Amino acid sequence: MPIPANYAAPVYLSAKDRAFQQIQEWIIDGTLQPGEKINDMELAKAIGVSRTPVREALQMLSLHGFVSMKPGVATTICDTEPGEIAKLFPPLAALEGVAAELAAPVIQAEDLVALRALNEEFAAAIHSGDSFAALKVDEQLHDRIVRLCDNRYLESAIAPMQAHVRHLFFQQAVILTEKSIHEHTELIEALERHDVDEASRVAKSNWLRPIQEYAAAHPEQ
Amino acid sequence: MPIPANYAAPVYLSAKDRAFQQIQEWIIDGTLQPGEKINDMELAKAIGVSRTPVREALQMLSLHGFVSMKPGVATTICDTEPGEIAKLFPPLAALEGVAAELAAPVIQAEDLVALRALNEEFAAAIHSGDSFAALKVDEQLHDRIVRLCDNRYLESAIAPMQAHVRHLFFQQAVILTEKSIHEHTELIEALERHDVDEASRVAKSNWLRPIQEYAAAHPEQ
DNA sequence: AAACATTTGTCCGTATGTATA
DNA sequence: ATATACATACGGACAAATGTT
Repeated sequence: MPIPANYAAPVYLSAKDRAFQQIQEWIIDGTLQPGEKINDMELAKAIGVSRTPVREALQMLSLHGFVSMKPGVATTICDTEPGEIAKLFPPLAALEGVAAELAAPVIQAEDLVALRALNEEFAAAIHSGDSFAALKVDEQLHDRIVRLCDNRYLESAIAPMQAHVRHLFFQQAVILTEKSIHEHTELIEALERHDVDEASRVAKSNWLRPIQEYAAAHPEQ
Repeated sequence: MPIPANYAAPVYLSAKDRAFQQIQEWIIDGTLQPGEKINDMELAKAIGVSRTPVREALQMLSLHGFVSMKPGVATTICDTEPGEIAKLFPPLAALEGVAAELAAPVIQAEDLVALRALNEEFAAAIHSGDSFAALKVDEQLHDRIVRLCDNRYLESAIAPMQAHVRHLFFQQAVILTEKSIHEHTELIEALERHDVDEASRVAKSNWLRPIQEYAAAHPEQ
């Protein structure tokens, strides 16, 4: 029997991982609101697992800054005002800058092809007004660059920050615009030239620009 | 009854936190060797808690890259060759650079006093050849700057990396030298002048220099 | 002030899954 | 290939701690 080319092996997730992904998704998309108190037994029933994996998932989310666990008191969803982009984006920009620096010398032709294809997808999503699709593709594009670095420290620092970006997106604090398409193009071209400094500069500004734009749109804060 | 001024409230740790700190310490100082298989029941007995908090602690350590958990197979201490500094330090340098940038505009006189005192301590430790004491003070100094930023994303990204620095130190891959004293002085002076760019530059080079030194001392890798 | 109710933290027994013989 | 042995993952019950009535 011929095996379909794009067959994705069904990934069997442990109960803990299912709980983690589901709860994180619920936090990010606003199903679980900031400040909301969490009842682990309730969540366990909703997800269809016991308290243990839910508890474990909550501890991970706590480490990533999505929930706050006060021993013996309560577990709550962390408050996240949209203004948080000013806190989140500088460290993220720095790390993405490093990623670009590390990727520039080692990038291969096939990576460039893939990045260009992703940027096409990204542009299409922006132009069709599907900003959620744009967000997901944007994440894939940056993630592809990060994985070129083969650096677990970088990856594990960026991953939770990316999740927070998605959270802020659902709070309408992050808006992806036309400008990002051009920035991606610039970044890809710098990577193609193995231009370390320029790649780093563009990657950083791609993440720092939204801070200015948000500040300009919300001068009261 | 007069309450002693420097009375430190005895911090009651949960079993999980005790387990986490103890196991991390054992990994860092080499009591638990890279590659070693972990038996949670054994650890639980040694620490004096049950398997659950040990399991939870191991999951956190897994998130931080200290242990590797293969579901249903084994939990092992991550292999960490000394050459890892070349992986760890670039992202850490970038984050410490951001920390310096964010701290420079908001730093207060009392912070500068504290930082100078810490650098004195650091110098004393270096000169007396107590490199372990130097490491601990170095950590405090950088941590003080990071906390000025009031940025949880930055803090939670840097914390596990700092733990890895200590791990590499115990593997004799990180050596603190006289040069660091001067770099700290430069950094403190830049912070005092609220010179964002210079503070960032010095902070980064303080972390990037050891990579060069390690590479020079181990040309075979 | 004391007892209560709720929620979290901990324990340990069992089942599932993997790697071996 | 099947069976066996092992370690981990999960579940549910208990205990401790907090805040409240």
